[in-house]
Amino acid sequence: MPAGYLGGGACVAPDSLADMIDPRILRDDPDRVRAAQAKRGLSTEVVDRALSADAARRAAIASFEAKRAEQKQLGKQVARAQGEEKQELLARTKALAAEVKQAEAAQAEAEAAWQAAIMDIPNLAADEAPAGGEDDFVVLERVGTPRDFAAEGFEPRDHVELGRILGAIDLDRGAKVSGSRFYFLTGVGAELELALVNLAMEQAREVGFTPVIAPSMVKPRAMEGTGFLGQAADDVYRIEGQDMYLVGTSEVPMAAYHSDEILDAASLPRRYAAFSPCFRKEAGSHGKDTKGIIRVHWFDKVEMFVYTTLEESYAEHQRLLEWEKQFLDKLELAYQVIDVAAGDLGLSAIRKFDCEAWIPTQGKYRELTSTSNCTEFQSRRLDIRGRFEDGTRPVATLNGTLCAITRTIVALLETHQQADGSVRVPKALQPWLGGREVLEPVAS
RNA sequence: GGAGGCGUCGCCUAGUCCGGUCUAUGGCGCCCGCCUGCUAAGCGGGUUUGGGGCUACAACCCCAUCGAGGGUUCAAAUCCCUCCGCCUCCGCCA
Repeated sequence: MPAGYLGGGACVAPDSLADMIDPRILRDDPDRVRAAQAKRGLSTEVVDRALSADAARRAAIASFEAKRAEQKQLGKQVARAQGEEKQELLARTKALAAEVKQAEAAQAEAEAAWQAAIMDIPNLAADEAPAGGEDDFVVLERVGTPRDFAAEGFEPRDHVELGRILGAIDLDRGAKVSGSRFYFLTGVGAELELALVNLAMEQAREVGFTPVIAPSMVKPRAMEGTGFLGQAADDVYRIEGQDMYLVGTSEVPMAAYHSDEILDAASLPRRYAAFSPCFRKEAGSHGKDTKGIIRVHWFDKVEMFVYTTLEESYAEHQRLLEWEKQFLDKLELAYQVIDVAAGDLGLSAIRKFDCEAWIPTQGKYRELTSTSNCTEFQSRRLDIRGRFEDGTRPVATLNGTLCAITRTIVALLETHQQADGSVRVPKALQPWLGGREVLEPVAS
């Protein structure tokens, strides 16, 4: 068992995942997988099915290979033979060819069955992940103190109102032009996005990330490989008649970035900070967060994406969390860090931490960033390996939000607003806003 | 969008017309060893990836892999079809 997170706790995981676990774990230690399945209340039947499929697969492979070797030998004799002898050999090898074809088909079928069986098995959630579903997260820490507007003697405005006063967010025209859950960022709103992107990129670059502008349209392979065409497919925009998708996060293009590649061990960890627009249908969230820009169909985001070793992934996960916190600290926001429960881990993560910022007018913490350790799940699917001294094997992938623009703007405006509707600019952001210390209301 | 060209085991490359001796050529790089005051050169060997067998997860043996997938054939890097990617020229545009 590889080294993992420190701490303890039972775990429960989602019941259907698109990626796949290490086949060797299944073969060498099926009881571990059975235990994991049972722990999360899932049937261990899939484990047995995968095991027998593996046996069938190997038998089929052996059978095919034997036939193929025989055919090869005969083929060589045919090439050398002449006249009558050749005719005789041809007759024999002709019959054999049919058998080879049959064995090959059987092998392909067994292989496919095995693939299907093993993909029914979810990634093994970290033991440390809290048990339960969406509401069973554990608060790891709280940073900063939510502002007490009552004590300050004024009623906080929500970000919609502030955005209007500052001329920063135009929701009416967003709806007119593109529909609900769309917006225009205008004036200081637009500047704020650019400032946040710059601040995020600067921070990332300082600690060695490679800045990336990633494509937000991808082919099915990238979508499948990251598990977004599985149960999350409802939330994904597909381009009509093009067999392409709009990504919901640059995790998708960044995971696919090194697909089918073998990375030199010395080049790990590879850290990328990718900027891209993100598109989400938000199907199934009707009526939720209908006001403002908390939940929108499109937003821009700077995402951290890391390729590293499985052994390093646990520490790297903590580092990603630290960088996320560091960014929120720069913005002087009050937030809490939660350890997401196993049942809410989503696709390929074995553990996930969210940073939730305090939203004054909602009186609660809302998710601003999220970081996941996907171990080797995605890289096995996308065929991303590392070349190590003892051979090649899949690398681990991790992702973490550095700055999701819209929600960050919401937290920023609401947290730093002043009684007159102006908004104080955190010191770290000032250089990127022409040195402005306060965003002033504009006359409309 | 139109017309051509190309895709070979890290990089470059031979082979493709006329299917079998291709168990894929050669060079570069890299690794190991030899030689050697040191270095360089030289010499010998190794160097795709995935899977299976056997096992000490060594050595070894086998199968697949010449952009991907089909087809023809006893036999495909080689012939046919489809797709993907790249390059050049033209058109159009940011």
